[in-house]
Amino acid sequence: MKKSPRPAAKDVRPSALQAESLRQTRREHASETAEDYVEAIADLSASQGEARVVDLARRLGVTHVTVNRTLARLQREGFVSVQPYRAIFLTPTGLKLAEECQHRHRVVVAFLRSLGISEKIAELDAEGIEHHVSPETLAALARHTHR
Amino acid sequence: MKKSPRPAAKDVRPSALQAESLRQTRREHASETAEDYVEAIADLSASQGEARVVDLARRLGVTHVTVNRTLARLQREGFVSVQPYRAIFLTPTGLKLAEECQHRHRVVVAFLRSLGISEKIAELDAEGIEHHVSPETLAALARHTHR
DNA sequence: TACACAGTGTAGCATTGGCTACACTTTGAG
DNA sequence: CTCAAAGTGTAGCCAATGCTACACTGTGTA
Repeated sequence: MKKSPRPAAKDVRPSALQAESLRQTRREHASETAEDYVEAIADLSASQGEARVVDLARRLGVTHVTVNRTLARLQREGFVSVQPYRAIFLTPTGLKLAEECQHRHRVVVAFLRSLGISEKIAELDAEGIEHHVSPETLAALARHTHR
Repeated sequence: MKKSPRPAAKDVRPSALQAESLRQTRREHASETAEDYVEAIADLSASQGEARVVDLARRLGVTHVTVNRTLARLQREGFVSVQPYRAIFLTPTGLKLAEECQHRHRVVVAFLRSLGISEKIAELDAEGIEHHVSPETLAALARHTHR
C-alpha cells in the first residue's frame, strides 16, 4: 500500500460544498448581466415608451459598443428582440425575467431600508446582492421586513 | 434652439446613480476572485499547514490550470507569494484581506441562519452575497443577528 | 537508486465584457 | 429637400477566467 505523499485535505468546511457554492456563484454571475439588461430595458420601456442603446449605455454605465454586443448575445439567448436602428424589445421570456428581477430588487432594498440603511447605500448594495439571493432567503427577507 | 429628436430620459431611478451602482458592482467583481482565493488559502493553511494548488482547485471548483494563472495575477497584485512547486503563502496584505473576508463571511452566514435559513442555503447564498456587503450593511446585519 | 505517479507548469483555445476609433443611418431644423 | 448631429453599428484591441492536452518535477516505495 502506498502512503500518499501529502495527507488528503481534512477541511473545516467540506471542499465539495465550498466548491459547489462557488460554482453556483459563477453560474449566477453569468446571468447577472442578462438580469441587469432586461431590468433596465423594462424600466426604460415603462418610463419612456421605448428602450434605446444610448439610454441603456447611460443607465448601465458602459459604452454603447458594449451594450450592442451584449444585446446580440441576449438575442441569441432569447431574452430580447433587436433590429438595427430600432428600439429594443423584451421577449416574453425576457419580460418574465425582468419582472422577477424588479421584484427581487424591491424586496432587497426594502429589507435593507428597514435595517436602517440609507437609500443610497441600500440601492448600491442591493445591486450587488440581489443576484445572489435564493428564493428561500428572499422569502425570509420579505418576512422580516417590518414597517 | 434645437429640440432634441427624442426626449431625454426622465428615469424613475436616476440613471447616474444606477450606473454608479452597477460600475461599483463590476469593480467588486474584479476583487471577488482575489477574496475567494485568499480566503481559501488562509483556510487551507490553517487546517493543513499549507495550501497547495490541487487543494485550491478542489476547493474553488476549478482546474489547477485556472488556479495557477490566477495565482500569478494575485502575486502580481501583491496578495500572495508563489514559487514553482512550493506551497502558497499569503503576503501581509493578503492575510489582512483574508481575515476581513472570513469575518464578513461569518457575519453574513450567522445573519442568514438567524433568519431561519438552513445551513446549506446560508452558505450558498453567503458565498454570493458577502462580496457585495458594504461596511454599513455589514454592521447592520451584525446588529440584527439575534440568538 | 530508480521510477511511477501525483502534483505542477505551459501552450493554446473559447467566451465574456470592457474600451477607442471610425463608418453608417435617421431625423428634425432650416 | 438638405444636412449636421445624434444615434447606431463594426473592427480590432485588451484582460479575466474557464477549459483540454501535454510536459516537467519531486518524492516515497520498492
